Amino acid sequence: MTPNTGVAWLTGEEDAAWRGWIEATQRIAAAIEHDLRNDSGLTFDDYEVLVTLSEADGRAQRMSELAMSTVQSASRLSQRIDRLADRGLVERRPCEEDKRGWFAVLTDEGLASLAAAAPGHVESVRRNLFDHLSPDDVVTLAEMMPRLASSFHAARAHADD
Amino acid sequence: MTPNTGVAWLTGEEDAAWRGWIEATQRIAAAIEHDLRNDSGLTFDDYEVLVTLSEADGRAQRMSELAMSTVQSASRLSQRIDRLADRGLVERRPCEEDKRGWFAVLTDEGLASLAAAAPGHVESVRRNLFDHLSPDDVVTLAEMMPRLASSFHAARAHADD
DNA sequence: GGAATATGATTCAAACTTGAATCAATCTAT
DNA sequence: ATAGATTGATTCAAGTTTGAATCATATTCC
Repeated sequence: MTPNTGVAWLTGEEDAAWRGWIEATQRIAAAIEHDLRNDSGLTFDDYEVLVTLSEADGRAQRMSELAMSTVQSASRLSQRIDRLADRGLVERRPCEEDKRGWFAVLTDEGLASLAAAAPGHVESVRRNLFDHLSPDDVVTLAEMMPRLASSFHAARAHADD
Repeated sequence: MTPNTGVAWLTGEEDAAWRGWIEATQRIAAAIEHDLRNDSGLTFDDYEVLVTLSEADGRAQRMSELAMSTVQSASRLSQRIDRLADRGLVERRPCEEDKRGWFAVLTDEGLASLAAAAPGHVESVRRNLFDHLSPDDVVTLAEMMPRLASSFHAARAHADD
């Protein structure tokens, strides 16, 4: 695993960080997703869509914006909204300002589903993540993770450099 | 997002850490997966299977063990091994000690694919993750992430407490 | 030693994701 | 104004993941 290719290979510390990252992020995501599905019938991506809409102005957001904030492709979001709409948790509303555009809108029923799912989900996030972190760890992550996420926002801005 | 349900809701710091965690882990995983698929035709899960086998005794591992070390369900691994075997990158070998069991074995061709993919993949991991971390951050993650991952190993051991 | 149970692995159908193709509306530059 | 390019969103087919069901072999315990 350390061939001579001219690439700057990972150091021992980086390798430990990276392998730990992979395993921790995968196991935590899987455990939380599993809990959420069983307790509420929502996938984690469903939940994120509902939370994002619940916090948006008028409980509505344009499809393209929603796809960016929930980190999924336009196609994936479009089909997810199809399914959530079939279940009555969201609705589509055309955009008057730009006739190509659509809003996804959280319904009362969608908000109720979110409210019903939230306590169990928070408990699961605690049990799977925060119960294993010290207060200092939390401070560290609250600075580091948004910083890592924002590197992608910056990248997008000068994509054509 | 902070209803009165008797649940210990997330503090401001925890909320920032959790939202950052979600976005950073998703974006980093998506970017690295995308790079790997384009550069090598392997998915990230394919790559993990090949790396794990390359480091195993005799380049072989039992299906159940491989499923655990690569964090995927038995069914998902079985179908992944089908596809990797179709492409000649792994083989199945029956287990003599336990006639129910099977080994997945990395082929020479599989090892060659892994070696071809590795430099580009490492570069992608650097660009998407380590380039945005200080040496201290790396030390922190190298301790924290394996600790979080290991909480699941412990959980498994006293699953029947 | 044989019935009951547990384990290792695969198969199946339904649900989901992917990326390319499509389609309509808007912007740009003549 | 209008051709050409771009943008917002959906659709389509192929590939992937899910969890339950299945099947064969092993283990347990009377």
